[in-house]
Amino acid sequence: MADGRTASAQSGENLLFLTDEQLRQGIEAMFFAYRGFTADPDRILSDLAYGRAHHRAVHFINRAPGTTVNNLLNILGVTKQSLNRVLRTLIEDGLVESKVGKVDKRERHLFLTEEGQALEQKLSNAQRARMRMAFRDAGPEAVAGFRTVLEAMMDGDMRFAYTRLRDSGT
Amino acid sequence: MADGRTASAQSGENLLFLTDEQLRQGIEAMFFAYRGFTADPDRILSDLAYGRAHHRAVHFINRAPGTTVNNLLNILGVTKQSLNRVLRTLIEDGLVESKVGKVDKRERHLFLTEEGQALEQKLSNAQRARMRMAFRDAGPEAVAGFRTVLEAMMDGDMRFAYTRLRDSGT
DNA sequence: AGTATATGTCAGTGTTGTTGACATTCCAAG
DNA sequence: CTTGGAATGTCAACAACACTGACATATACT
Repeated sequence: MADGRTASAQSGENLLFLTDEQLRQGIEAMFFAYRGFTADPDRILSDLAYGRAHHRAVHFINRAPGTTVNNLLNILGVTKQSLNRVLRTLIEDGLVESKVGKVDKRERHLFLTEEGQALEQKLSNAQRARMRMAFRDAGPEAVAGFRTVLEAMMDGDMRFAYTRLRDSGT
Repeated sequence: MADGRTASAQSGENLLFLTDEQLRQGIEAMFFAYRGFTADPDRILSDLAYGRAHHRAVHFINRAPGTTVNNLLNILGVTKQSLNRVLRTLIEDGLVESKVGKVDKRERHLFLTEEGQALEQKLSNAQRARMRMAFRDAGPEAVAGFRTVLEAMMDGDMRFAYTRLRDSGT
């Protein structure tokens, strides 16, 4: 470890990609790339009175219309108080509609209004444009690797939420 | 676009990996993976009086010892007021040392103390452990693709900062 | 001497997250 | 039918971290 390599020259396989130096580069790549990942939506949101939390809520409500507050809570991984503040403003501003559940009237099912869908489109178009450019530049094999590593980096709960969403694809 | 595909069956090449559905999955993968990426350091930091901003500062000071405040500002992409608040507590707590520059006495060069290095190790060991596991599970080809896509996702300034750090590797 | 740069600091504000406490509504088990 | 618990919403307080704007200081460059 003092030489900056935790694993190398083992079992005939080349494990140089697991050196501390390679891991550090991966960590810094994640840090810088995430900034790029959020930069475009952040720019749009700063003009409005919204932030990243509003973007996330709108994204996942659009992704799974009619989802309950509790479900959204699990996906976003925040407290209900934090989510509630965001949802309240979105509902007040007419971007999100909250409908009382039919089978269980305690539950509130969340939907985007037309105005909410318009904002979601605006935000996700910007984010997709950057992702599309990155994917195109990198090519399909790199994209497959990208996805594989990201999935391996998730916590169990997150991976479950992710795959559940992924496999319910349109 | 109404069918969820912006590009497909073009120029003899298979561009199915650029559909809106694939891009959406990439976006959600980034979101969930970044949570996993920061989860372990966040747990450690929550016990101390520090947050993610302190982690970032300590990381990059360790990465480039003697760096100036201005340089760190560019790397982190925050305001000097925000960084100064973090640096002040780290210096007060004896984790970071600030030395007046020799050639330019306006500049302050930043170094980690032994205590600061200990915290950096603790944090980066946790983060590297997860990254190592993800890399090992995914394999070298996937890791290469992961890096390629992340680099393509960065803004120009960030990519410059990233490659400059990367190419100054130990 | 005058301008520009690097840094630090103070005051105010906004978004997002946290805990803790409490009310309401409603399903379900006893 | 009553009671316990689950789902949701609300209020209050607080902390972390970002922002803007203004200003001070020391130093460097021209």
